[in-house]
Amino acid sequence: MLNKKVNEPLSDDAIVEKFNSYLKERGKRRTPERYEILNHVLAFRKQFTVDDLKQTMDNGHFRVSQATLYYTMDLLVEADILRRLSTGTNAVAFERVDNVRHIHLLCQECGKVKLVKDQNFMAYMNALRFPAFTASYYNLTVYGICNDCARRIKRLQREAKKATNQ
Amino acid sequence: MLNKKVNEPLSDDAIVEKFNSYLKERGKRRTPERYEILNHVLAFRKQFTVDDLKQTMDNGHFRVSQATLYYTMDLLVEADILRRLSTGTNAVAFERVDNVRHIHLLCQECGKVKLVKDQNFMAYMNALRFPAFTASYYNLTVYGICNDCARRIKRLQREAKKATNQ
DNA sequence: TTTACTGCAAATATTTTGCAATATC
DNA sequence: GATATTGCAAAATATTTGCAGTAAA
Repeated sequence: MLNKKVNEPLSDDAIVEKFNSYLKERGKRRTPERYEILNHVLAFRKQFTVDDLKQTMDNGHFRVSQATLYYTMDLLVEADILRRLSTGTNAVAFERVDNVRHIHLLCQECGKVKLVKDQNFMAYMNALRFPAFTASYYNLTVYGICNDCARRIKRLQREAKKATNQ
Repeated sequence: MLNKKVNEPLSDDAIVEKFNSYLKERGKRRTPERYEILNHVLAFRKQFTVDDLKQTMDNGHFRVSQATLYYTMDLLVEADILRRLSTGTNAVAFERVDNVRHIHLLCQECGKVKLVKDQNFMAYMNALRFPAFTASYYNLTVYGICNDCARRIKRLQREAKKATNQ
């Protein structure tokens, strides 16, 4: 059964509180690094890589070691705040778990991801059950091409044809 | 608009032919390595990594260099035969483009992926349209836990509790 | 014969790990 | 004070690249 909470995205504050509880319950320490990382993570609207995160933290003048970043990502995944995924590049990407409420439109040309909502789809997924499997989240990624890239490619093709004819 | 062909998975032979045409059209060479790689690729029912592929090829006693493997994966993706994706680990995974006809059930404990069919979902997706975006494929991954793992975890918890009480 | 392709080895990129110093509880 | 956590640097893993030899067209 899909967890009800998935369908009600938490506020940033609630997520911080969730992390708080997670750390307490497991006897893990609540260090400034962890909360600073979480703050920066929550500022991302879309998926991001560890490298993206590192850069925004450096810009914010809060230096954290690579090792800590990676370790904290594990915690955030385990705490059910982030989910690991990928855009098909080398680096693993992360996104907030509650992004599942959106359909991901991934342009295969420019790599950009657009998030769109579809209430019918959400309702459909919430009702869906599977044999011998308990679902908690889902991710629907649609691969294709965005209009900007489609236009650009058409233009390039026209120009290439022109050049050949001359 | 979702490409009609997506809904009619090609036979292995047809895919080889598709690769053939792709290579010819682009003036690329039809080398034994490329066809041998494609044959091994088609033997995978589910997603696989370059490393998986390398191992099965080594087992099949057909040695291909790493560089060639990676390069050929690019070709197969470009030829619209494979799609890049990820199970959330470091290595990029690939799967046949026509696997989109299935819902992916990914167990977050053991990492295994089960493919299930859902005709309603397929019909729904085929009708779906997006603003400023032309879709060609989609991937629905459901994250959760398979019954085997769920049972194993419950058992471990019971045993842990017992041990504490004693 | 031309040049795309392959394999090798080295270079990059990404992530993980061992360990000493530090900070939380 | 005990020990989980951090940062550093090195190791491990994954992927890309330069180049010389080979083979497809």
